[in-house]
Amino acid sequence: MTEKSAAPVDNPAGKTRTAVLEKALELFAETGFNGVSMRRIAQEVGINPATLYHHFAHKEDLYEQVLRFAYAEQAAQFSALVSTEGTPLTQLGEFIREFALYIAKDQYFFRMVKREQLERNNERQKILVDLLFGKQYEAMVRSVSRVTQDFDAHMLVTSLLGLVLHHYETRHMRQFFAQYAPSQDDPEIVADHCSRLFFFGIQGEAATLQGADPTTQPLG
Amino acid sequence: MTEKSAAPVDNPAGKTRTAVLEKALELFAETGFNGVSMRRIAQEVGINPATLYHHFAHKEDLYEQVLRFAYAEQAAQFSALVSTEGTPLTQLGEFIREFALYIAKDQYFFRMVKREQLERNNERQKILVDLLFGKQYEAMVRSVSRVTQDFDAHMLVTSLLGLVLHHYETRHMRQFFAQYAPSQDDPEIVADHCSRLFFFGIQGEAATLQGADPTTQPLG
DNA sequence: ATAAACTAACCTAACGTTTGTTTGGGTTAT
DNA sequence: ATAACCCAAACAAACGTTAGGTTAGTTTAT
Repeated sequence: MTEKSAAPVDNPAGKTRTAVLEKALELFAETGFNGVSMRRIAQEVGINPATLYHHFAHKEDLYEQVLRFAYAEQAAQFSALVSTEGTPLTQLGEFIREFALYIAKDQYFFRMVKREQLERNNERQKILVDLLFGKQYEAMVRSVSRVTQDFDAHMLVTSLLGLVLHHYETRHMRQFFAQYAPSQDDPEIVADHCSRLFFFGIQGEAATLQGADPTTQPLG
Repeated sequence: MTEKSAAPVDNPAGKTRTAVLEKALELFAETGFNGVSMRRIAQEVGINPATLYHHFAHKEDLYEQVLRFAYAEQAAQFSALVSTEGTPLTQLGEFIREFALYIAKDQYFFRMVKREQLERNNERQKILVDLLFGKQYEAMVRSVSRVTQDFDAHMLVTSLLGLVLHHYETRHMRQFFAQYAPSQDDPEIVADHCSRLFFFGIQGEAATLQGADPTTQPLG
């Protein structure tokens, strides 16, 4: 009868649990594991702190479940990034574009991944690879292997991802650089830029125009 | 006379202060701002927690001074990365190599930078740019502008840095990938790989060998 | 059909610990 | 003696977590 607290009552099939995971993902991504308290999470969800311990054993457990929740949420879209149509080259070009669009609209997931990279927890990094990146990565290795044998495929995939990702990761910092222009954050433009660089390099198009000597370098 | 605690006594010209900054840098880089307590820092330095407040106003102040300390420590070596000899092209090649070697041996500095990127604190990111990356970045923009006009110089610099950095940032995660080999962490090999990709792209060398069609792509 | 037992979800209140920080006093060099 | 340096002890607040109780819906026994 007493209509005291916010929103108890109804919980059809883990509604509260999902609400917690969603809000916790947001908060953990924003300020990290130690930057968020259980009380804060409970408060923002609108439940009592003690209730968290009905759904999760402890804070670390909640964090890990948030990771798995976030991974599962992305896994489907993520594996769809590698199309099966077209030549290996068009596949790669399409991937670069899809990838750039994908991470541009992402809010929390990639910040969690980045935090995990920083933390260097082997166990969690393995989860990340097994649950999320493993298949995608192997598909990419196959893709690039079909296009060129002049590079280590593993390194080439790492390079390609870094190429695209760094535009996103430095987004907030780049605004303070002299040559910054907002268009440089446009995922379509980023994708186009990265594609050209990845496929041709700065010499592929430029050398023919300038006749600059690309040698005298320890490149081979 | 009383030889009670660890290492008090002598402190010629901010010796304790420097010791705190060094240890705090290590700890902050390892576990982040919220992952380290003032007590922990004091304990590892071998002083009393209260002493920290003689040298620093509060924790946030300590953290900012750690940042400036870390930046100042790197700024000199960092600006030396852009050599003034050789053609613009050899300059860039040399930079890639020096940069790869540089971040490979770094322990704490780049993790701090990465944490700052995650935190998205505008004020601090500006400090980072002004104190550290600004000049270096502009020099690089000039360098790449001299080599090619087919790319947005700002984006090209971002790409180049991401290209190299990502090999370092994913170092701990990549061990779980199928195609991983320890040689892929060797900075010399990373530098060589990145140089080739940056200068020629995957088609610059490969296309002539395979005759693959690089078109049917929205690259131009 | 209805009462009893069970259960999952949530709460209030508090536990003990750790947090950032302060106070107030002491030591050492100038 | 003045200033810089450092410490032991304590502060209030916030922390993760737990014990115990209330509710409401479901199952079981009669």
